[in-house]
Amino acid sequence: MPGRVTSRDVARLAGVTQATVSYALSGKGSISAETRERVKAAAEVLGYQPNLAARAMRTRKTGRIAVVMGIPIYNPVSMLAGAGAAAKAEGFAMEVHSVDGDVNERSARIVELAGSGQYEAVLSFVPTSPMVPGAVPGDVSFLTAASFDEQMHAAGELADAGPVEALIEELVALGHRRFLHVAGERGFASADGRVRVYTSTVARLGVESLGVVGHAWTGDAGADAMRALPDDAPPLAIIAANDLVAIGVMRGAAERGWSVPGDVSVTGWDNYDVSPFLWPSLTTVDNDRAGAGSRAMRRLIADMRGQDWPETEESTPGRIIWRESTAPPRA
Amino acid sequence: MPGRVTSRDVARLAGVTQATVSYALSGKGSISAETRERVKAAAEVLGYQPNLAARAMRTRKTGRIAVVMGIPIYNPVSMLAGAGAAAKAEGFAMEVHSVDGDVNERSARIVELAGSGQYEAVLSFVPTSPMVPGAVPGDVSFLTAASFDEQMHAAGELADAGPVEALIEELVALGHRRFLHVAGERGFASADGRVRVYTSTVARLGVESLGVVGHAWTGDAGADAMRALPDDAPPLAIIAANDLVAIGVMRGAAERGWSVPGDVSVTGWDNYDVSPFLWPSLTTVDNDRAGAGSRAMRRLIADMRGQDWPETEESTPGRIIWRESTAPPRA
DNA sequence: CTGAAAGCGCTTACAG
DNA sequence: CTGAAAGCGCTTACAG
Repeated sequence: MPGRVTSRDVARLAGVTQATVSYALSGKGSISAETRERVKAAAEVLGYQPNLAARAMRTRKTGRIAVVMGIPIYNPVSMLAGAGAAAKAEGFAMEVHSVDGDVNERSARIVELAGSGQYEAVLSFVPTSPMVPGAVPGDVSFLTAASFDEQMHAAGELADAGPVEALIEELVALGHRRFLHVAGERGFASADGRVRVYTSTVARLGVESLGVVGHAWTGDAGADAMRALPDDAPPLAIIAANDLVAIGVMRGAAERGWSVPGDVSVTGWDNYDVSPFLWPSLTTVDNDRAGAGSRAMRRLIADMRGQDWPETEESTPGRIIWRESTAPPRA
Repeated sequence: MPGRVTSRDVARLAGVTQATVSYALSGKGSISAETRERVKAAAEVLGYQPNLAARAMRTRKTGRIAVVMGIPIYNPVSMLAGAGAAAKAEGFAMEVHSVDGDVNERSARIVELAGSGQYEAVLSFVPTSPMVPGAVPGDVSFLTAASFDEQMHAAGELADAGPVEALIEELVALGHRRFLHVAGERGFASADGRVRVYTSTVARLGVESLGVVGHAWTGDAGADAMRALPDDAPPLAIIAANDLVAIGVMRGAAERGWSVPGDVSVTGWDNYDVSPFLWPSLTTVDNDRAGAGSRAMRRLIADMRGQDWPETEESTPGRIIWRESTAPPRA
């Protein structure tokens, strides 16, 4: 266990004092070029790495941001990648924590993180209790990205109701008159939002709805929804809560002997990597998760610096990707 | 920005010294019950939270472990969940970092992390250069989990060759005599390992192989492999590098008018959440990723404590899940 | 241009 | 049973 090399060791080797090492390496003080070179060489020789914890204690700036996310059901990486890139661009290191439990447990954990003295800011990708901002230490910035719900399903910004409305309108234009919504789990902002928009849109357009079923983010929910349908349900257009549910729907339809999209049109959400390769390929909604993550991070950093939020670049709502699973109903 | 409350503030309110606060709260010294209660009450009133960075500096124990992972192609969460649970059970907080780049860039980043003074140990889920252990500070434990390759594909422990051999043997038992392997990207331990075992197994069993193609972890690789096949290729059994590739294979087969599993049997790897719901559902290899993550973490912690590795519980190799995509070749 | 000193918030021997 | 003191490794006024 070789003792870790400190700025004192560098100072000794360079024949200067610890303060000079600090100034020379940071480029802050007024240090002669000759001394600076000598210090740098000594640091190089010893393989000196400043202790960030010590620096953090003295400067009270850790240069670190904690990111909190829920237990993800599917790949949330693109959003983290966006946030991480934004943080890095601004000189912050981002660390990811996972939190579980209900909103109160999660909120308590976030307050604990914020108070640990290890972070300058906390960005939450899960919904938090309204008392969190007040409970977070005053010198720690805090922001909840409203774009994601408890399991990293797109919500808020990303769950923009638009796509559901647009999906139904386009399917109606294709000739569909009968719909079914296989929803995600109740209580999730994304699921609830889509249910709301589905309900209002079918009512507004005056088309038939066989109801809202499922209420689970599973393939079984989709398959079961098909099994429960009457034989004369088709022609039918089904809005599934996400691609996994939609794939369950397609399987359930196949079991019933219904063809997709001949008898049943199906749409998903989230554009899984497998979705373009399904047979038929799956119409879905693609969200700019990386963009949302990046935006959230940049807003947080602006807060930290007391700046205004950056120009609100358009938060592109879900973009619909039309594929083979949707078509005009068979005559 | 309310000043953060420190142990000194608690001491003042409780009418004791800072040292007594530390002893009272940690339960370490010999403190009278009455004083302890008074200190605890004061801490409670002030909402005192110890500064972990300061504690870390003094004790030289951060209680934190950095986990490094590659940019994942598919959901790696189950493995992190296993590692995180094991860390938590031993009283460590785990933080996740993502690293990118080639083996040298990754290794440099890991050495940097290990030297940051913020972690007691580093667990890498990506392959690292052999010089990393020597470059890591002596008081930081380091372990590479050999179970995962650069993009979190199961490798090493998880990539156990067994399943490929078992898949082929069982397919031969079903009557298959002609095989094709759509491999993952060259240079990935998991991909290369499966190619090796595929090649040797078809040779050993004396069955025909149409070759090893693809060499990419994409759906297109699977679909393209089908498009390139001669019309008389079926009956054929296809070992795909993972479920995404297999789904591409199934689509490619459908485009050719070949039925699965009637004309073509298909196997994947990783048991995607959608795979049981495909039509036909996909035969695949399911790895105990959470278990592998947990094992790696417990080994690392044993290293940190100078203990022997825990009983090597069986590292269950991939478990084959037979589903509808595999069947005897059509007569 | 460089050195001596203080202090970030904690824990831990050491006195008493 | 509790207090006074040192020190983890760094940075930053302040002298000189």
